[in-house]
Amino acid sequence: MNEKEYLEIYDATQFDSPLMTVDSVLLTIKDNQLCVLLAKRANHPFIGQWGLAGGFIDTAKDKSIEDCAKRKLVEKTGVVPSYLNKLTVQGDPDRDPRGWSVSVAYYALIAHQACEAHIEDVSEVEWVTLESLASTSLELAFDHLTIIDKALVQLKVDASRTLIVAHALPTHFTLGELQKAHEIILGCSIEKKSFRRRIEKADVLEDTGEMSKAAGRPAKLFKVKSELDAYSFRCGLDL
Amino acid sequence: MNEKEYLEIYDATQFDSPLMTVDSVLLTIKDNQLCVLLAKRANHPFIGQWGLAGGFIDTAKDKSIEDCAKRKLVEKTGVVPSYLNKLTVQGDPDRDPRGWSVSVAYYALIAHQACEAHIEDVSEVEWVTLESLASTSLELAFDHLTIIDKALVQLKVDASRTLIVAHALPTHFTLGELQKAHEIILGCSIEKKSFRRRIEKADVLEDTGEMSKAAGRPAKLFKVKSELDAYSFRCGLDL
DNA sequence: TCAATAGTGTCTATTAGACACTATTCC
DNA sequence: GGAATAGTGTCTAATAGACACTATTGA
Repeated sequence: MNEKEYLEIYDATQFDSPLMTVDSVLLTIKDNQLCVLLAKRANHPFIGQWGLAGGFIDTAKDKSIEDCAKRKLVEKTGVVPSYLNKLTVQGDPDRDPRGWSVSVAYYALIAHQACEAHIEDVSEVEWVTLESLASTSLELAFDHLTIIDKALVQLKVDASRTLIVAHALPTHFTLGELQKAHEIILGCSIEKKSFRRRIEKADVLEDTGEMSKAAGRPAKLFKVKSELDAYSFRCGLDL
Repeated sequence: MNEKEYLEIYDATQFDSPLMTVDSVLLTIKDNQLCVLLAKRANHPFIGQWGLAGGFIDTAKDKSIEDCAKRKLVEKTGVVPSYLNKLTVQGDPDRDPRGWSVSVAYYALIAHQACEAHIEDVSEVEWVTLESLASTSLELAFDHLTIIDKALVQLKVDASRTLIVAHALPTHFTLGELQKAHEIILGCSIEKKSFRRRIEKADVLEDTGEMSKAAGRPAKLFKVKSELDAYSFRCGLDL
């Protein structure tokens, strides 16, 4: 039998394969708090419980796994997030009552202002602060709480090595706002001068020429350069 | 309809879901060269071509995705690798001629001595140097070459921030051997004193009390402590 | 003795943190 | 002027790289 003949008689449904979903942890900074986007499940299983934005790959529409993640996020928020990255994959026989199941998880950042209108329209989608998620005993669908925990760990790592946190802010932001966002995510205060030195060295922010208008002295407004996503502060051995 | 009723009538086969495979990039240092384990495919598609160790999840045997990766590696090498970690997931409609397919990829390290006997027994499994893989136009099955490239990038990152490279060496090794392994992987020479300072600070190696017997002054033989896998050199902001 | 490799001592340049200082706005 | 926040200057301690040095083996 050659490959062509093999492919003609190949029937995927005859093999017992795991279910596969794509789930995204969309995070933002809102009212000086880190928040995650949760959706109330409209279908079984875990109907009526809160869970991550996600679902099955549509083999007709999706051209990649990331496409699927984006499609699901657009359904919930109306927009493609400014930052989206692979987070993890987890799978076992018990995480889904329907059987052996795999979740490919992404984590994403966005300015909450970018999707405020859409989220207010849709009653079953909400920003939930991580503080309240940790303190209340809100039961999430599947192992979505585990996935959120992994996203928080990854976000902390990224916040201390890169400037991607900027994606959780509006397009124009001050260095003070960016520093505050890092402090919220890392859970500790950062020395102002050190922070600004790092930003200057990274050279991934662009001065918009505009100024903020808040209490105190106006601050320069910056926006991210496209190089930002690829930038990482020097770590480990010098190469 | 309640959840129980839903689950009773649920039939996964009625939905069009992607194929899913688990593939591992097993790396080692052999004869001062970085090598990857390749297997000659015994089945369609890409029959007779070389590819990564991998295959489908067995929903009856595997209790996790990592279990599946280990099972496939044990088939090829006879042993569970000393280091195994998630690498990436990639999926699209075209990477497999059978249809929309997802590969969950792991990367793994082992001392080649640990599986030498088994590999010599099995004719269709071989260590291939990355040098020869890059220079010859050996066509690998699926997008396995892309996955190997990602593993190499990840390995370089890890080699410069952690000491997991020790897992690619025999259980007992000298600091000189470990440094040489890092130099091979990173493709540059490392300053001896800096390297040793880092190792001392990390405190993840244990002096075995034994000494090496090679040319020149004998060197202390070390082995990894269990803390090694979790250790990372300080990077980014101090927390 | 020398070749070879292991292992150490120490100078220097860079850098993160600390913190005080100046600058600019609104009231 | 004072409160508030933006932004800078500069000292210090820690550290990575550089490199010369000593140590221990076998031939």
